[in-house]
Amino acid sequence: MARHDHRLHEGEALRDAARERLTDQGEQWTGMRAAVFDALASFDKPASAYDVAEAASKAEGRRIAANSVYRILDLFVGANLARRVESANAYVANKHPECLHDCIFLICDSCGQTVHVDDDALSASIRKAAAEAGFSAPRPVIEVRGTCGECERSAG
Amino acid sequence: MARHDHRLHEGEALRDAARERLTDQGEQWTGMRAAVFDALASFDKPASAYDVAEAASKAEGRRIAANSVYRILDLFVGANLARRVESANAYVANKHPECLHDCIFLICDSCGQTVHVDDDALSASIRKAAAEAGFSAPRPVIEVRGTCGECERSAG
DNA sequence: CCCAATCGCGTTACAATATATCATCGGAGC
DNA sequence: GCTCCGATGATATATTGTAACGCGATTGGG
Ligand SMILES: [Zn+2]
Ligand SMILES: [Zn+2]
Ligand SMILES: [Zn+2]
Ligand SMILES: [Zn+2]
Repeated sequence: MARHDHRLHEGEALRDAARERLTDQGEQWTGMRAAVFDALASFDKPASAYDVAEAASKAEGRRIAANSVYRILDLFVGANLARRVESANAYVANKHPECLHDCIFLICDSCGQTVHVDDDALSASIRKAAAEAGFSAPRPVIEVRGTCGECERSAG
Repeated sequence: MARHDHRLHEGEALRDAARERLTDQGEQWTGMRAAVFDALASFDKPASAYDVAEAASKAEGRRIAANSVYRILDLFVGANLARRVESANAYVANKHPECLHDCIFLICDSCGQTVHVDDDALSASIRKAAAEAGFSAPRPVIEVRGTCGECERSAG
């Protein structure tokens, strides 16, 4: 695997990186998609499609149906602009859409904060286990539910 | 970690192992719980709570509400009699309820068949990654979506 | 025996998440 | 203009998951 920059984007830069990635895939970067991406990126923890729909509606000053948000989030996940957190039925913006990782999410059951870890060696061994069982086109889902350090301290 | 037998139970033996495990935990093995366990174990792939409710209803000849099934499945998951497959919103019976593993599920997107793998070394490194990020009481969720060998061959 | 407490379960209602279907709209190509 | 097609709107429906409350059986103390 080639080395890569692994830069994490924020704000405007993240939006630009997402737009570039999506258009590179041959998809359109529409106003609607920009609005959904901004709404998703505005959360600091995984957000449900309905949360995103509400935030986008507020930002746009008009009702945006959850329906449309689902469509766009699916597109984003397919294009690596966003990730789905399966164990939370929620989505997060991908801070480095230009590079592909099997990412690992650590999700705090208490506060919902989610830490994103990339460990290519670890995910490689999971893919290897899948391959040995005859599975092809593997897409690993690696998540850890637990309690974050902050909640652990405050709750005792 | 002590060595253990790692025996996979089936049919009557599985049911007995589940009952023993649950009662060892100080919980009751009621007729209702037995019915739900049997219904769950009758599936050869992950089943939703509603699927289990329907199967149990059929087997018992009376309506069993999904509500009750959820309560019992939660209890089962807590007692290691069953596992939740997060990426499928579904449950599977645990074939060896007496030993604790962070299990890995390989789920075929085409046919739904699910393979269960235990790799203690692999899960240990995931727990380690979580611990390094300050997470406590980690409960790993390791699933791989893909295509099983059989579907791969038949679909080309 | 009577009472209070607990537990398992029934029942109903409801909330949250996700998909299906068809209409509409606007741009690209002809 | 006309047609095709992708994006979105609108509505309905399906699926998954919780909340709230009550009932009956069991248990343990008086
Ligand atoms: Zn990277
Ligand atoms: Zn926390
Ligand atoms: Zn074992
Ligand atoms: Zn398959």
